[in-house]
Amino acid sequence: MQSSLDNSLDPHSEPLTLFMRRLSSRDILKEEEKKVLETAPLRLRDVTRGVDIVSEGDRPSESCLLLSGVSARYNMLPSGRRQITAFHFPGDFVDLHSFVLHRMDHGVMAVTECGVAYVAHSFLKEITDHHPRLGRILWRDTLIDAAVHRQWLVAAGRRSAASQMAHFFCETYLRLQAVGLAAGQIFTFPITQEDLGDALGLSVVHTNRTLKELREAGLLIWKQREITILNWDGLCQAATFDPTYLDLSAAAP
Amino acid sequence: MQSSLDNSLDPHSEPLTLFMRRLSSRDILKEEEKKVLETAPLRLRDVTRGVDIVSEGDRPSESCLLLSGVSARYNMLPSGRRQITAFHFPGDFVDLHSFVLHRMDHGVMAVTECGVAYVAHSFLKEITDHHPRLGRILWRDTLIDAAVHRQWLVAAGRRSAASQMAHFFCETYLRLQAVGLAAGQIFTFPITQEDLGDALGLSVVHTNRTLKELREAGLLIWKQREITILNWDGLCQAATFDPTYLDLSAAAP
DNA sequence: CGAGGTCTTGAAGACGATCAACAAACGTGG
DNA sequence: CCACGTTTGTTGATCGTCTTCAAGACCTCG
Repeated sequence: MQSSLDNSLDPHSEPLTLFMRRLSSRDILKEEEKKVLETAPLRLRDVTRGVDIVSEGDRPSESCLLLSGVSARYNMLPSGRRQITAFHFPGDFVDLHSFVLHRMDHGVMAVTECGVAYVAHSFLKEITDHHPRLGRILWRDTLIDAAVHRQWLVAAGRRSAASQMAHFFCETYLRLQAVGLAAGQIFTFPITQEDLGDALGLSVVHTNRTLKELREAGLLIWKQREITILNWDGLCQAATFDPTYLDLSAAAP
Repeated sequence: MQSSLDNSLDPHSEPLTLFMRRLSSRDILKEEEKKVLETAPLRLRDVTRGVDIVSEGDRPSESCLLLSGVSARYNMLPSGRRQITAFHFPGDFVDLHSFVLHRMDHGVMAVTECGVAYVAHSFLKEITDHHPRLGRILWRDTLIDAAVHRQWLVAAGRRSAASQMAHFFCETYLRLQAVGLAAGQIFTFPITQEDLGDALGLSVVHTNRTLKELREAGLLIWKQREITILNWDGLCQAATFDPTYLDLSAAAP
């Protein structure tokens, strides 16, 4: 069943659907390349909330594709403080970079209950050896992550808390939309304010107050793990958001 | 004694020397691969201090290797504030990512007078098509950048200014050492405090005070564009520095 | 229905920003 | 080589954003 861009899709039905949909939002995937990807042997697993999917120090021999749920890359400091450097949503590779790097310098944890699929590095080596263009598409995927890191850095370093948070929501909305996980202006966002604070580099208290600020400015509502964007233009303006870095315009090299 | 930035090496003598030295600090480059890299047609250019090497919005058809000088990736916010997301030193590709991404979401400027060499994307395509392993080595190179971004993010979000700055100096020292640009505990660092502040997300004034703090703690001295590390262990401790992310241990996939 | 996790608000304090002024270093032309 | 203007570095004083500590309300799920 070739599923189209509806969001009534159950990610578990076809593990690679969301991943390929995401790649397709940036590059046209050739039929041949889709076929190759679909031959990937997958090892499926469910991960309990709060548990590491990959741990700092690991030297994985497979990379992990998120099928459902939300996960976070994070670093712990000796002081006990935590910084989240990325969230992952269904269709994201959480550690594709471990294919070319030697050692995990950070962990990835399940922020909610997660369904994941492991892909052996040997398989990735296979396809990048024989399908260089597909290799570059995967490469690009990891570089979008890097571009997102840069934007977070800009936000952390030079934006006010409110602007930073607004920027985060703009980005998150577009990312979810790209894989069909945002219905209209609404998307599920099943994380705690503490998680969000650890991503923005803010205390929980200030996260809460900043959120209140956005809410009282009529920009969005966050209730029961669901976010509704009330004023997209206003949110973009508060964030001075420019989506270029997400590279969501399809074009093939 | 001459103000010797380099260890008897003139980067201009052989443009790719430092670059290959850096790759070799992580992977053994096969003779064949070195040969291939050496066939790269290079377009050389000097860039005046303060001028963009690549500009935001560009769609480059070549990537740029830094031969001498220091450059910085940066984003400007509409407010006029600037955030530097990376510094580049001789031997670094400043925009290898533009090979697989469509559009520059940030600029790269010459922080000092820079000598650069442009490599056509068509050449990169050529070598990644025919030398997949070399392709992965380049891929890795871009992912180390990403790992550095993550560490900056951790530092910006969850470290004190002093610890963040100490971390920056630890990283910079190791990076320069890896290409032989640090003689003992000394390296040239021809950057203004304003640049450093823009990288750390601090004001110039606070950058100055934080620097003073490190100096008065006996950790390092920065005088006349030259940094001397007086107490490496102390610096690492202040930074709680773990070099894993620089992936400087040689091993081949 | 109760208990732990999560959210919310208040109050006090710290860290870093901003404003302002001056000193030192640099570089350019005489 | 010196004179002079400009850039960069340094320090003090004040202000604001965000942190920390504390306590109570609200969920959610066993």
